[in-house]
Amino acid sequence: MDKIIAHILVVDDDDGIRSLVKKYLIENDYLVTTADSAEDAVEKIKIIQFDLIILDIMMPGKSGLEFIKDNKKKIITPIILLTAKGEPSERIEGLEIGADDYLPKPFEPKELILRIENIIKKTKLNDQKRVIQFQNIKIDLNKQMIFKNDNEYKINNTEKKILEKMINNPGKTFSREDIGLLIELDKERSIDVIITRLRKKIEMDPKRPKFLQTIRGTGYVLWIE
Amino acid sequence: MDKIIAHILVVDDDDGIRSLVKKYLIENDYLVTTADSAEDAVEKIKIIQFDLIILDIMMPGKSGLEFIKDNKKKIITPIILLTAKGEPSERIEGLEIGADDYLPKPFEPKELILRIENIIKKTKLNDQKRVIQFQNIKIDLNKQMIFKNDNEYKINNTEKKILEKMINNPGKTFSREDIGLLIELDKERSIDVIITRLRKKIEMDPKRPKFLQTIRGTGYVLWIE
DNA sequence: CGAATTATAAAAAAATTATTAACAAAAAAT
DNA sequence: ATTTTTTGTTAATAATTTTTTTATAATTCG
Repeated sequence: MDKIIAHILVVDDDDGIRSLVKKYLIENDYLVTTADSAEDAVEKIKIIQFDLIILDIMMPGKSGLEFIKDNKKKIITPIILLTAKGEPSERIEGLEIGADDYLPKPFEPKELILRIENIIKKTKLNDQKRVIQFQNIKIDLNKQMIFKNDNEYKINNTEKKILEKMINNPGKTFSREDIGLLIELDKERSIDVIITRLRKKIEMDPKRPKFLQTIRGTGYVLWIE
Repeated sequence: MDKIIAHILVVDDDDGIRSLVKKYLIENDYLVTTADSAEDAVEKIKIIQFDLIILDIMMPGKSGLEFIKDNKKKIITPIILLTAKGEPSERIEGLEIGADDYLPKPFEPKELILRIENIIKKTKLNDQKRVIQFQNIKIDLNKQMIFKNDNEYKINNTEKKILEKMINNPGKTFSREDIGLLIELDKERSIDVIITRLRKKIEMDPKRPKFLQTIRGTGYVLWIE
């Protein structure tokens, strides 16, 4: 399974800290881009969709707090603030304004990594399977595609939601009601049809489903290997 | 930040200028290859992927302008034109045709280096992609041009912003809202129209988009490889 | 077997996206 | 200052995709 490598933007005017943090992060298998000012960061986020921003609060020019204020409408990316020691008011303001966490300098590398992992987990980026393969079938939720032998099929949002849930809970049976809640749909017969269509895409022999099976009277289950 | 060692091709029929430029460049830590004619340059670019081409406009045989015309669909590399003094029409034509900058002869070595650095910064640096090529399509954000087979299209600022983002996040789906934030535009229907227009430029068959695809209910994604 | 449940196909309906053309506003050119 | 070109907006219509319905078949299990 493909691990998603989070892309992190490190914003700090201090060369030493910037490269140190970059080094830590790279050692921990993150993809890192740096910016040496808020202005620089603004340019970079225009172009790259980061998974996390680590932001120094005190910088010449625009401060970290100003950066957040100016961009919070546009940014969905979580932010970890680096604050100077003993500046509780700024920390609080940062969190109020939209930062997701803060870390007072100086900090232990391990602590930084911990907080990053924590946030990444929260944003659900990492703990979910997005690509799985069994036999000759590959389901790629990121691409919203299924590859079966030499065929490829698009999967729509409804199908994606169902597969997402089932892939991350293999062997668990979902009632039609469960599925209906998931995809915001309360017509039970419609779910039959959706399952039928899904089977055409993921089963070698859709009439004799091996993976997406029916549990009569209960619901459906994804059964992989 | 690490300095990138750029590989530069110098194309000039004049031995003196060629070796002089080469000397300057080597002193400034560039890697240099020379060609004494457009024909020679054509052979060299077949073999080596340069980071920059410095091209004399006036040469016996094929001229610099002809070289660009003949190769612009294929070449990703930025070009600096060397023009004879006081030939503004040729300069303008050069820029129109696809050069990235020009420098009138005679020039100060320092000025050449400055322009080189400027271009290198714009292109290679930043780990941002500015020029990409796939199949018969080339997108050049610096020149704001798209080359498709024998056609070429200008891209405006809006289109550029969208492509910039997507090129640097290939495979990532952007909602209309994302795109709207990016280009400061909140009319969702307008985005449809903009996408349609973009597809006319970058798709071989705009009615059946292969690259700029719709993820129904979610948004759009650029799919290249 | 027979009743209940599930499967399937095809058609209809609904929702979303695509396309075109016409227009207005802004920008660029003359 | 006027004209031309470009760009975003809107609206009307078409095309596509997805959901729902309907009708019928197939399956399961007491």
